[in-house]
Amino acid sequence: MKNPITGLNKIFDNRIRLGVMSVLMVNEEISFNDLKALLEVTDGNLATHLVTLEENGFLKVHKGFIGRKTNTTYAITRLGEKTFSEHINALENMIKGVK
Amino acid sequence: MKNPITGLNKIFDNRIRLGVMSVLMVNEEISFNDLKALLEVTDGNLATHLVTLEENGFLKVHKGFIGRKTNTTYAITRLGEKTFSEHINALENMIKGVK
DNA sequence: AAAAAGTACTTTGTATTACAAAGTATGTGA
DNA sequence: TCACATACTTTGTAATACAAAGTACTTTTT
Repeated sequence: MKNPITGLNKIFDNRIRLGVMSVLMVNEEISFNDLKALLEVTDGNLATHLVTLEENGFLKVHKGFIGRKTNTTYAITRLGEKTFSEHINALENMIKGVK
Repeated sequence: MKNPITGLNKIFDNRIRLGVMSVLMVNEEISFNDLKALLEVTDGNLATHLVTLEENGFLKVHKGFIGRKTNTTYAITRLGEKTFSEHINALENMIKGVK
């Protein structure tokens, strides 16, 4: 038997960051407010998790407009895609051991 | 689109607790020392996570002996099995959305 | 023109958590 | 008797999560 949790990334231990990443894997981009509504979190809390993910180079930010209103969107980076994929593979291997 | 992290259990956010549970899903029981070696954690740290899981009713403890040496083993409870299964299903659904 | 509201934060404060390291009780082997 | 093993508990620190309040800027409403 080998350690079932090798390959799990500490950054993705958190459910909110997990949610952000999985949303961004299947959506080209998503706005701050849509993310907030989707994950059902407070704006301050979401903002800090987004900072963490950005600081780690897993997502990139685009500050734009919808009409004249500010609209910040987030997208996954190449590194984010790679790192998150590895995490998911590790999760799947763990689950496979369970099933 | 719906919230991808509903159904994820907070207790299982932690990698070590995740590891303990997934080991106990496929092993009838495992000793403290084997768990410690397998998950590569310090004994104190492991002990606190085991307490958390036990307090939540997810595992049961059996204090026995091997020859004359103390040997504490851990096993999953019915509740633990059910709750962890639900967590894994939630994870799988999240992953499915990603793939 | 003034007031209210929206966006996307930042700051502040609190409570919880993770973890290592050291300490402990009990027993065993040399 | 002394060192070692098991399975913790205690202690202390650092990191984290989170809500709530504050902020800067703009837009919409009245």
